[in-house]
Amino acid sequence: MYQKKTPVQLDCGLQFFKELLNGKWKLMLVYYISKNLKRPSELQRKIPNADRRVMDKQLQELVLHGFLNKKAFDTKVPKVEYELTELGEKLLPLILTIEQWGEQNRFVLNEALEKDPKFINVI
Amino acid sequence: MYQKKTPVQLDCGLQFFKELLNGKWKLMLVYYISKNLKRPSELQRKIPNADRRVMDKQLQELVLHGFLNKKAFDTKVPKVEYELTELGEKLLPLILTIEQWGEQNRFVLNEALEKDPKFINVI
DNA sequence: ACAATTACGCATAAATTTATGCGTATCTTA
DNA sequence: TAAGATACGCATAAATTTATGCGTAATTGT
Repeated sequence: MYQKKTPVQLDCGLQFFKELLNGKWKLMLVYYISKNLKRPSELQRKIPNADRRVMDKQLQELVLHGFLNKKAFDTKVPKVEYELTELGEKLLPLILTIEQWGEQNRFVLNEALEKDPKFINVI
Repeated sequence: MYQKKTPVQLDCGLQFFKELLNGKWKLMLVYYISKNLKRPSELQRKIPNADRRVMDKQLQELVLHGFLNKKAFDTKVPKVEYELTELGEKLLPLILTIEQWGEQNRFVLNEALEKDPKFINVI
């Protein structure tokens, strides 16, 4: 398994967020789970661009870090559901704030991206 | 210069945040600049763990993306100051929310990190 | 029977971000 | 006049995160 090599700094609250929620789909996963899309397959359909294996690893980390609970039902056809923990719930205000910020400034932010040559051909 | 290869998805507001503010020190930089630490050397002293060249690139990107303005004074000893743009100001509520979340949950978040074998030896 | 669905995971490659070695230049202070 | 501060930047290495190839298993629908 992969091991971090660079020391982590946690003097500032912002850094916890970075260390724990940096994953490409993590905030979106928590968001959709809070909207009652609990099963991996549902999340998969909702976020088709997220590769299953990547999404999976991020869900695992969210569980490990205590933002989600995973319930595995031992039914004939395997069934899994995720739900927010208390810590996960506390994340929602952040997610909503960020989401709203993004939507409210969509136009300007899009221009910002377009100014950046790094993004040509990928937007 | 580096060019992105993987297409960017922008259906959701969260993704703008990710694309534009993912840098290791970006939020912290905006935060401290809002606190009136405007000069590179001041920021450097405030965040000694951030390498100058890394911090520099992140400042450049924040300027390019329209979160900061850079004022270069043509004095004998070179002098530079950054200030928040309107777009940068709009970031502050997010940053404060995230920062507070981190501080208020510091204990639990720290435990979360310690549960993760990936972090042993680096916290 | 055969395709589709549900779920999980290892190993490795590719992409992306951070870190560092090495340099430039001007001016102030001891 | 040497050390220290101010600021900037290229090239390359290292670290970290994402993406993908290849597989396993059980059950349902056609």
